[in-house]
Amino acid sequence: MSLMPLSTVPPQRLYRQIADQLRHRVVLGEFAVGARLPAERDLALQLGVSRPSVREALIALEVEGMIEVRTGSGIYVQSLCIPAKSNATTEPISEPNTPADWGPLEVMSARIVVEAEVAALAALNAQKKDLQAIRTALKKMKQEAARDELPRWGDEAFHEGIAKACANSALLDTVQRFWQARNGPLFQRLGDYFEHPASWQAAIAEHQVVLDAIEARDA
Amino acid sequence: MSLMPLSTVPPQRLYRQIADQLRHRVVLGEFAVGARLPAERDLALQLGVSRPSVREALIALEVEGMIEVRTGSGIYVQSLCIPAKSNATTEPISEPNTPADWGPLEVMSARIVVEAEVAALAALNAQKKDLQAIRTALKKMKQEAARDELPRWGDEAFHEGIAKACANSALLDTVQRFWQARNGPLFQRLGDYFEHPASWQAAIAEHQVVLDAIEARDA
DNA sequence: ATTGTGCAACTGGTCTGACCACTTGTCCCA
DNA sequence: TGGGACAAGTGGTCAGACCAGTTGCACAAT
Repeated sequence: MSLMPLSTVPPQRLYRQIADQLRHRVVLGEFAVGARLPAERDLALQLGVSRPSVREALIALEVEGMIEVRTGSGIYVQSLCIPAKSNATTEPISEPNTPADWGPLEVMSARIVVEAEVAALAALNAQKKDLQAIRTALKKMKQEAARDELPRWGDEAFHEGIAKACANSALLDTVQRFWQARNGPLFQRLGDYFEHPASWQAAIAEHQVVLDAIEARDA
Repeated sequence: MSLMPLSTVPPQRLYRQIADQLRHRVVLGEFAVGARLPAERDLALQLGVSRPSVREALIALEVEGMIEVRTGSGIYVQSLCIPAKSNATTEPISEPNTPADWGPLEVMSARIVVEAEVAALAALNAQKKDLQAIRTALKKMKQEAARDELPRWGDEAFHEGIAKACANSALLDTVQRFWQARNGPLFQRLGDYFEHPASWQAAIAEHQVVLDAIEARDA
């Protein structure tokens, strides 16, 4: 099979080249917003690549939010977004309010009151595997902090573990939504201000206290 | 004509399920930052899916910045965590549930712990107009009950008024989501069992106590 | 002629199995 | 002891197949 028009050897993964090319064709107006792209099989034919490669590129574009794939119907252009790094947080479409709309201080305040109760419930209901998960999360957080990294994964895993331990999917989802808010742009800036190694250590110490209390079944 | 949305939600695309599962396994500490994940073929075997599906999931995670794929070497967990979530159009949340999935008893339990705190916050922060809205809601609830109606609107307005009074959009949204869950089918059946005129009167009396406390700024 | 229905083509979703290119670790030989 | 060739393991890509959902159109019933 003849390869698509590339200059030399492909230094990059095929799906990235395909995604880049499709992105350009959309940005340059070949496909309007809302228009349907050619079928996967046709794209593969046009570009001289296999369908799996086209699919991988489409998935990348879908994760980026540039296209929408409708089963049995086709592939549709969602919206223009600045290529590469400068992502696009284009979400003014949600009707009520989304976690992204919450103010950082509001979320902090909400977490304080809710997670205190969640931890209390967890102390009463936690199963063995829940405790193990929480312990692992705290250890992971310590490791991250020890490497001078932002202990974000461990922190999230810790709180998620506690939320799961209280065996209440409504509360679990609520806590997860609070965490989602951290991905908002307002939080990114505040993070630089509030989060530093010293605060991590304080957080870890506090988490340790919480874990001990839960293990002792002390609400 | 009526394209009746079937009660059974069409299953999410495979690559998203796989990506969600892998994301959680990383977040929950199964794989440390910098560690190598199992080979694509092994993952496919573990998860009971084909390699192309695993590859699609890995590409999604790669675009999100969570993993790095090195040709001929393996898949490695990235430490960077600044992936500003570009997809706000397709799926509202990565994996959690919707209010419709919550169990009625779970929601009741969650409301007890959350709304108690919300009321306490409201007592501290309530403005004049908030108090007026809560008073009006309680009056409306009494009127509905007096007509032997289900005092649902007044009840909802009462709780929403309190949530608004604490001036925290995150908590307000959370409480509203709890109320949304009442629209689910499970709740409809339970409602017939739990709600009757006597329980309304008890609820009204309790609400009156809460209102008095808030007006007295007594958390 | 209008309306409703059912079929068939089209489209994405997934699987199987194969082959290639690159990386990495090892083992043998100079 | 050092260096180079080899082999195993891994991701990269491809081909073709089958399934399931969507859509439009032709045909039948009214």
